[in-house]
Amino acid sequence: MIPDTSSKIIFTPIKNKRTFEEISLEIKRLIFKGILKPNDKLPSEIELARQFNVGRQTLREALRLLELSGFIAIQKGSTGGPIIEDTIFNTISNSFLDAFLMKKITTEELTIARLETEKGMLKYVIDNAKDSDIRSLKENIVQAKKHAKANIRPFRDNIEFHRLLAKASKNQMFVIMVESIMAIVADFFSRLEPEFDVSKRVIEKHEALLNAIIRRDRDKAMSLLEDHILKVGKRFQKIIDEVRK
Amino acid sequence: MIPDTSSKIIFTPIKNKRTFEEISLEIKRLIFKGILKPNDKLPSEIELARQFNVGRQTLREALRLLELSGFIAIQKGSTGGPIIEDTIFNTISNSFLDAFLMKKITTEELTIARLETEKGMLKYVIDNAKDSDIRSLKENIVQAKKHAKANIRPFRDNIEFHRLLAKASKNQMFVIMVESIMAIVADFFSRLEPEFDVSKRVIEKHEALLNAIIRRDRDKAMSLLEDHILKVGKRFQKIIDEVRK
DNA sequence: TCACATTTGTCCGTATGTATC
DNA sequence: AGATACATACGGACAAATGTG
Repeated sequence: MIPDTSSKIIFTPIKNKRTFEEISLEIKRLIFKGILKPNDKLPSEIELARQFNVGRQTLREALRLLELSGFIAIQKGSTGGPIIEDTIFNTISNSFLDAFLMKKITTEELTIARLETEKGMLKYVIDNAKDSDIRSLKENIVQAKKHAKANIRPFRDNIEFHRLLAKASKNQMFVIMVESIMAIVADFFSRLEPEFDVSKRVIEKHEALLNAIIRRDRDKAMSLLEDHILKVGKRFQKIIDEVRK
Repeated sequence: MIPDTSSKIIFTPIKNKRTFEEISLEIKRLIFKGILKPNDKLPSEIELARQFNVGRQTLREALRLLELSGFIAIQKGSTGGPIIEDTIFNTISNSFLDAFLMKKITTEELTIARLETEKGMLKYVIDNAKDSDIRSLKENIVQAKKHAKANIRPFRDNIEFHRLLAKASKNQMFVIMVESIMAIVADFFSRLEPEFDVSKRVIEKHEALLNAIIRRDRDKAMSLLEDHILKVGKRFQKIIDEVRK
């Protein structure tokens, strides 16, 4: 009898995904369940292909997905092979940078989002920062000053300052949001010619902000942060405009 | 003469990356430069492999990277092949979901980040929303009510409401941030048994919020939004606790 | 409806590069 | 330095999907 395709019984497809996608998902599930943990070593490509009963190429494509998604790293050499690793946050910030490079995000949009994100985060920093966080932030400023004195542009230290702030909020969502925003900012400043650099002046702003945080002066910290981010944003915009001229 | 490795001339490595990574980057650059645009059709795998002078396996691994990063889509069949496509935002929200499933982000952290992000976004919504945005939001509420009456859980409409809000802020960073957060929320509610569902009550909250936005009543809108997100967050937490018991 | 061409998906065999012991 | 075990890469082959005449 011919199947009645008009009936309400709908057959679900036996196989939705490509083989390499299924393998990738299978390994991801083992990680989600906690059966596979960071630093666990996976069998070699050949052995994995044998166990999943697939060809080498198929298995390699599955590894590519897992690698790019931040679930595994691959080491070459005799004791090498795939290792469970957690670099998802890295993956996310790379994608944000891609989006910026594709001009899907403008500098104005970035500055506004940065402003609101860091402002929203700041009260949690003031409430939740441990002594160790404060120490890290102080140490960051010392380092930045040292670099500035040695005529090394301290923009990497200055970017790290905001990462440390996010960490002190004790909220991983803020960590990844700030990480993503700063990945774009870092990419921008790393391409910058030294004469455009203003990162020395930034250190003082960071120091003032940190002192307000230590005093738990929420209003002062908020206005310092807002002023600082908007200034950097304007500088950002100005440089882009000049380059485009 | 033996090369003086102690000299200051440092040879940069000829090849940093694996071949498939270089190919992926090369195609990405063409996209960044605007030479390749969405809907442009790329040559077939075999032709691309020929042009890059690599094997097909290597080229396929490059395509996997581009596909997962949201730069291309691949269609099978006679007129198929790789097509330039822009689904980067999709890629990012998938990674956030991965991070949540790996328990790198807790429900409390998600709720707090959601609260601060949407609050920070709200003033831009009030300032920048066009009539068309308001119409979309109104239409969303009509749809949600229709679904609720037909006994179809309107949680997808309710999630869409927040996406529409982000769109009305006219800031792509907010769009992707809210998209990422709501991807996690959507995943959560889609697994939920119907008896736990509260999405009918949510519609009223959305309606009140929308009215405050239309009236440009910033304070009222802000407090309605805060109240709504915190309630959903508590519900979220409660269900997770019950499941874990 | 059917046969055909094109393209992706998959497998296999082989060779080379590379890190470790 | 040599052996070993692994990833990287190439080329050929066939299966499966898909649009076209």
